Amino acid sequence: MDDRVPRPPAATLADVAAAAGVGESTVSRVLRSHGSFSPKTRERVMAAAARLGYVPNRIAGTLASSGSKLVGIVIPSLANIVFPDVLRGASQSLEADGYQPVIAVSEYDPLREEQSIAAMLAWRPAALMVAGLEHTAQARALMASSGTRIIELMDLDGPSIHLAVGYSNLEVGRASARHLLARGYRRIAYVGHDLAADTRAAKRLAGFEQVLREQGLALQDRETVAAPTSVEAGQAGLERVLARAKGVEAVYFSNDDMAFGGYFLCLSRGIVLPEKLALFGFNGLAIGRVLPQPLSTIRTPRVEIGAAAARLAVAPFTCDPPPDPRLDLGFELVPGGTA
Amino acid sequence: MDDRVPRPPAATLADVAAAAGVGESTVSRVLRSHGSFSPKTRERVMAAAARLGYVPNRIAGTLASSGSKLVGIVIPSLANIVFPDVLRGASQSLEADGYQPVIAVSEYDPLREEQSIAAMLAWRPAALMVAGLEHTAQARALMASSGTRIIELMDLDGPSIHLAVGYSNLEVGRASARHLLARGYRRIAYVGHDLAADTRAAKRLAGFEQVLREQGLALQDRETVAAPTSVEAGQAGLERVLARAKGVEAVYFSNDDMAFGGYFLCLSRGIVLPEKLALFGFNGLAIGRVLPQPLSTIRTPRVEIGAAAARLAVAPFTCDPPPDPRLDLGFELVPGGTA
DNA sequence: ATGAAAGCGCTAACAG
DNA sequence: CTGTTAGCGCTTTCAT
Repeated sequence: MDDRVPRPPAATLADVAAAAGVGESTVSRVLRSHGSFSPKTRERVMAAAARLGYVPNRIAGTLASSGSKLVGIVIPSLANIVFPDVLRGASQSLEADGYQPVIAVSEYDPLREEQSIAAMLAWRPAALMVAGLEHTAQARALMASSGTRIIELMDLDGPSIHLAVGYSNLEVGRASARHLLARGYRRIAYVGHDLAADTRAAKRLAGFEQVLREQGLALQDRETVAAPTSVEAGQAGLERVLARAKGVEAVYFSNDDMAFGGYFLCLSRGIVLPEKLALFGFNGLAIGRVLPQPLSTIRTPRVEIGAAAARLAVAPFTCDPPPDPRLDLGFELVPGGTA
Repeated sequence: MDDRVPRPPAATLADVAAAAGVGESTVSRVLRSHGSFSPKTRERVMAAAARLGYVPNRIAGTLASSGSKLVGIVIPSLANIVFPDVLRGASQSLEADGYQPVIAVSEYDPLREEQSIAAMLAWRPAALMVAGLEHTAQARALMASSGTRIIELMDLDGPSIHLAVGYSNLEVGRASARHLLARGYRRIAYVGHDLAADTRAAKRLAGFEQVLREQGLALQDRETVAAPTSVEAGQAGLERVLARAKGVEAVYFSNDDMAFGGYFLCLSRGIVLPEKLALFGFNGLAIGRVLPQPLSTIRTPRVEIGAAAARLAVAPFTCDPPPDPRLDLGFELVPGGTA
């Protein structure tokens, strides 16, 4: 913290070259192990670099080579473990290739997403990962014309700009409904969070209702809490459904967090699961597996999605017709014990 | 994905200048609303920029102005919600100031942390946030001599390089012990995850044992699962303690995730909380509050820590003696119902 | 195997 | 208020 003595400017590649008594381009070659140089020269350069505490300036490097090692990641939320999982997969895979993730969080706001995308693009990233397929027209235009590889995550139900990695939320909803129906539940309610912005949750619900309709059924009740997803919201939502709708046999939640809220409400009230009430979630979070009755849910390969996206982000496209623009990593229904 | 037609190179500031019929510096001034220009000129520049779909190149801008709007954030894990919370606070606050977070995850490996720090520094970030006060000697040297503002997070028990924001883990441990003692528990066990790398968990335990010792007591049993923190690990850990140590009255867990594992084990086995066994965690996660018996724990201001760190990261230091290098955001003991 | 020199796209004086 | 001119620190031809 002693800034009183103005610190000498950081060593540059030119300083290293001078100290090693070689040209700048030689230092550049040695430091990137690219091109040819004698072992002897290598020694001297490395020694000089170490001596000066040289840290290469990637900003300058990127500008000169017009090829950044930054990958932009725009996600809607960090409020539950879902996107951190995706981030984890991506960052792990990216790091292995010498890339760095730059992140932005849109809080499920399309406008903020658009601004984040614009901001990311200004860093000329090697690729841009963004959650979902729905974006403002402006954002789509920006991405489509940017020349940057765009990878859309966690949704396959719709057209993608370049590449999409994830699963079908519509199919998730359909599978969930089929499971509940197969278990004999007919009077089913839905408890979800604010759907306006979370288009993926909306698609799951759409798929769910589709299957019900196909069987001549309909949702018994439907509670949409005007708040972001949370255990509290799930609890409050179920509370309202129980107070209102009589004879509900099963509840489909917008995701596991919401379902946990419902689960603990049942526990507190002594509502026996799944006999008196069945619960079904989405995501397959770890905690659901250690509950006295494991939560019935659908597990998604979040870390794998992040990792796959990272691979696509840095992979050179060798083939002229690009690889299949859709990478379906699927999902797994976990029967559990609550439905 | 149609790359067959080689896309024209992205418009540059020079292109905009030419299109608007003004000089480059004028465009630069207008685009950054910095310096003076006539409203008329402004119009023409904005129009030209919009027409060309101009996206400024921050890489070039940074190199020219030697002031990056990137902030590096190096965290140990994304496996639970703790660091995503910090990230959320930081990204929110950073974004408001036009900064972008670049993240790296060390997986609690000091060497990977060191490499991540070096990689981040190469982007010449405005500031670097890093979790904890313990780093390799090399990493410390890198940070100390980088000329970059360093902000260490989530720990105040030890010397910081520049600034530290968080709370005292030692005090957290002490407060936890005092609480359990005050409630009359004497035969106390500890269930934790792999402590070798998680120095903050180790400090909490040290503080906890300190207080026990002051009362002439000692831990009744101590189970350290050789795995990262998780609900499963917490469950397995408590299982072993129960199988081994008889008469344990209370268990102190390394964190809430671990405690949840224990909680649900008790639920499954019909162990009445807190009469037959008391549980105490750390972090104050949301889920703990909706449990039939809210988890007794200590809540930490994670989002606030991220936000405060972001503010320090971008704040110009006006004062010569820098502000207090330690920002203690404290913690709050949540009595709950399990201890 | 190595060096010289020309940029990469922008910002920051400095003139006008 | 606006244009000209140097760089920022590196990579990349292109010679040698």
